[in-house]
Amino acid sequence: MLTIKEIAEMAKVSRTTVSRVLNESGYVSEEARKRVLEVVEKTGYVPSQQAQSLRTKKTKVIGVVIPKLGTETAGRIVYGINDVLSERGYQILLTSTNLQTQKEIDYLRLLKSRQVDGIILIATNTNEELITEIKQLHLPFVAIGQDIPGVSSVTYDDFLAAKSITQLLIQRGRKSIAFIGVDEADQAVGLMRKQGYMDAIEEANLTICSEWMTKANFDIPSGYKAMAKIMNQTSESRRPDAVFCVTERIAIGAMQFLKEHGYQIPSQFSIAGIGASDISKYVEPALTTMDYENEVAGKEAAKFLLDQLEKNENIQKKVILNGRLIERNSI
Amino acid sequence: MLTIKEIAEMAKVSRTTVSRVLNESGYVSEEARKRVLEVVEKTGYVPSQQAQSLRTKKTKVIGVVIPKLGTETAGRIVYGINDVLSERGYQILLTSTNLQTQKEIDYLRLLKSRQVDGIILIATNTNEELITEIKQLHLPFVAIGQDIPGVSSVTYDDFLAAKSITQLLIQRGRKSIAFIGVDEADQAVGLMRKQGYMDAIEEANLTICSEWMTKANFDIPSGYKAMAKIMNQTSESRRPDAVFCVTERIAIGAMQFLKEHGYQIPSQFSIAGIGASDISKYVEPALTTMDYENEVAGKEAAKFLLDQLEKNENIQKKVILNGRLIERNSI
DNA sequence: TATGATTGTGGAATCGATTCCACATTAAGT
DNA sequence: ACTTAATGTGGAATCGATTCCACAATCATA
Repeated sequence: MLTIKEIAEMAKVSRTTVSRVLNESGYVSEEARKRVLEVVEKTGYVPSQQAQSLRTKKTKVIGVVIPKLGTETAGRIVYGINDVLSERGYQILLTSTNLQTQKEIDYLRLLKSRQVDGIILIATNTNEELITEIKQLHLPFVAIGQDIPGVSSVTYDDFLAAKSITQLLIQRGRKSIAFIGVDEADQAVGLMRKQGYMDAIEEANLTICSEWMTKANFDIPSGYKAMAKIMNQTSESRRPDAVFCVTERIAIGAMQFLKEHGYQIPSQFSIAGIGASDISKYVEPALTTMDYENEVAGKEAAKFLLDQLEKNENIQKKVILNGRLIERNSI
Repeated sequence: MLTIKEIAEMAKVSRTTVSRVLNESGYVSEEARKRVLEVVEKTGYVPSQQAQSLRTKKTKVIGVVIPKLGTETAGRIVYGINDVLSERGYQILLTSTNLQTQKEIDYLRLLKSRQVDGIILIATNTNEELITEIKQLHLPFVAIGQDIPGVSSVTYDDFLAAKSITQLLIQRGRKSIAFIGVDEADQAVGLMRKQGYMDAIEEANLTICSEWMTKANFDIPSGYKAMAKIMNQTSESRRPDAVFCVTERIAIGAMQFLKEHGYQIPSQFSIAGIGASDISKYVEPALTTMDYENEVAGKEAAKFLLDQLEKNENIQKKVILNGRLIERNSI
């Protein structure tokens, strides 16, 4: 590997001058600049990031913590982040907690010790410990998906999304709308979406049967099970005629159950979810859902982070993204 | 940020001794060791990775180049890689070429300049330039998905997968089997899968109509278009009664077209693909396909890389993973 | 008791960049 | 012509670790 010293010797200047040319700082004569650039060109010299970082305290690396690799949502967010970051010469150091909440904190520390310039966390909760940890990192920080007090964040309007989609169901004449949610430690998905649902129901003066409300995790089979529970627990006369699921995958699981048990969708039963990866478009019937533009969220988060980084202000920004309603055949 | 110097002062030893304790190298008295550990514990000191790397030339970071972020396949591979790597204290530096072949080389260089300890490339081609570039990186390297001469790789048996699934179609009584492939610059997906298909057809003494063979890219709409082309170009009497698509998403696009145009699947027309993310299970009818265990591929690749790294041998290993046939309702 | 091996510690060089400061040269202003 | 200012250049310190080498102390062996 070539070093700046060797380049300096070859161009017959000092290391200082080479550095000046490369960083466009200080005065350098046209003469010297040309010689240096020539040598750099010819040798393909690239400065060692190690050494640079050690000196400048900047690594041009952003740590990203995601809950689970291998899902389309995560992929899209990271895609958006990468899109903005790579253009400005930043790299992504990726970690995945695999849905283990407690690992979030570990990884934040790890990333700090790796001297990342900033961190983007795709958050799944708003625990006190987590917030404390974030505070004492003293690093530019952006959260996606959850509104964390005191830090910049990009969130979705989960309340509104849930409310709108529930209202759509009501508008289509459904009166008994079941609900499949997730754990409420997840503020955004668990709590806000539930509240949106409730709000729509109440405004329309509909009633909710407690048996109609269940919980699932984030995967398809758990949606299936939750739907089964709802239908099996209620006597025939009191069964719902629609279900709102807080995520797309839960909805697909629920749909699977309904189809297998002879319910006609949408003539007899309506189903709607939130989230729009490809899968929701190609199930039969295609799922009515709310599209969160994950790429956009990723991009916004990256921009916020760069703002903090480069303007060096301790600015806190919050963006709330709205979903796009996608009406398809499941209602 | 604390430095080793400060720790040394606090523990009343030299920096050398602190380093020895932390790296378990050289002689250190029980006395001194204890003092150092105490201070480290109390202060929460973590050595600067920057400085360490500069000195030791090891970063504990592995560069990963993937063709496209945001797909389930990519996600799963990265998941597998991360699983193995994180356990051994390695981190992933992620880059995505967004399907621009020429960017692959750029990123390989970039990663090298970042001093990564090794690189895993999810390859989409076997260009001469790419191979040359890989050679002159002089870095531990593993390719996934394409067999690249001279480097370790984890590949799938694309020929066999394509052949088996085509044979299955034949076995079910289909005689006119169309084919939707991709560009043959992609050895694995473009070429090998095509050959597998051809081989099965020939062995069964079936004929192929040239209008039945088309190309798509990797997305769903292109599958739709390719299928449309096949059906529109052939007169009614010579239309195929089945199609083999080289990827799952192409198959889903093709299926979409067929459904929209009134073909009954599977009674009238069969369809099969390769690749098994969730989506293929929930389309209607569920897609018969070949499952490539992407997580396993990622894990194997990571293991190979660590072998090269830690045993420091210039070993070249090749693994060919077999697919798992998943029979569902589309044939 | 002298000699050599083992154990323990620190000084100082090193990795490859950036940057402060001192100094030299040239141009401009009066 | 003579101070100022602007322009160019390099020496050397610095970032925070690791590691070679020299040296000291202790212990075992002949």
